[in-house]
Amino acid sequence: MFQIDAMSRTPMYEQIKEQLEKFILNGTIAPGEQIPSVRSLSLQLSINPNTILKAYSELDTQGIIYSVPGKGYFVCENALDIVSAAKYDKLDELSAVLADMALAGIPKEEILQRVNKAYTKHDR
Amino acid sequence: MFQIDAMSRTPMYEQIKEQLEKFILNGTIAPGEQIPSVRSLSLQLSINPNTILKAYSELDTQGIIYSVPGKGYFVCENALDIVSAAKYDKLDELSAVLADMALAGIPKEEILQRVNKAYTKHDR
DNA sequence: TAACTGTTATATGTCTCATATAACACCTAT
DNA sequence: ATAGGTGTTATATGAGACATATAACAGTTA
Repeated sequence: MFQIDAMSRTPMYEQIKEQLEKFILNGTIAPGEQIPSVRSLSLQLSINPNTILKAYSELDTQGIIYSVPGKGYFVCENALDIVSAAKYDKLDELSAVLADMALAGIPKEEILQRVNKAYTKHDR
Repeated sequence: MFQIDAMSRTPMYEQIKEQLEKFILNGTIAPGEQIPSVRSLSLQLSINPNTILKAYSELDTQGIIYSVPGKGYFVCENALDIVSAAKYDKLDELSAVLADMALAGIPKEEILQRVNKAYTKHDR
């Protein structure tokens, strides 16, 4: 399920967060469902438990998952809304990137093609 | 001219690289022109010379600027092409971001608006 | 010669990321 | 009640990136 690249420039705990958020968005994990325990995911990925815990703790703080001591971690009911809202917050970053690309002379058509491609993958 | 945010998560030397590339793209600095010396920029920004040198060295390796010992650093003649090409390489990243936003339910119209905005700022 | 320029080198400090390890408390099924 | 899973907290350690401090050497130019 999870796949971590230890050589990546983005920290492992960030990769875990991103992947879990993606699983929530695409329905791989539903609200209320339990996610892999700190120790089991630690073993599965050959990663230190503290690294998993760091990812889970931050997701907990964001209100995306919650912990039940002795039982495990579960996806919050409103997790989808929170993750979506976080993506909205990145729109300004997107605008900055687009401005850069426009300045670099990348054709608008090239961008529009990519937008269309991204938005046709779910219309079915 | 240059403005560095020491508190930013992106390293100072990266910020310098990005800003210089932007200055080249928008014509603030033309090919063949001399850029601030390592020491002068170091003083101006209150940053260690080695940090400036790291940024310049990497831009040198990329073929965007070149050094003349005893004289200074200058912008390469084909700098514009190289910087543009680098932006093209980031198109796949853009596609990934767009896919994320589509998955998060951000309306396509919202994206298209931003694309249009980015591409109308230079059509005059 | 003086005052710039790039170049190279070493040492130091700080922070983030990740690991190693341990201990404690809670829950649940046997 | 015990065993084995769970979360929780804590400390120590190591590696690497980033930035600083400092120095010395060489080339260019007025």
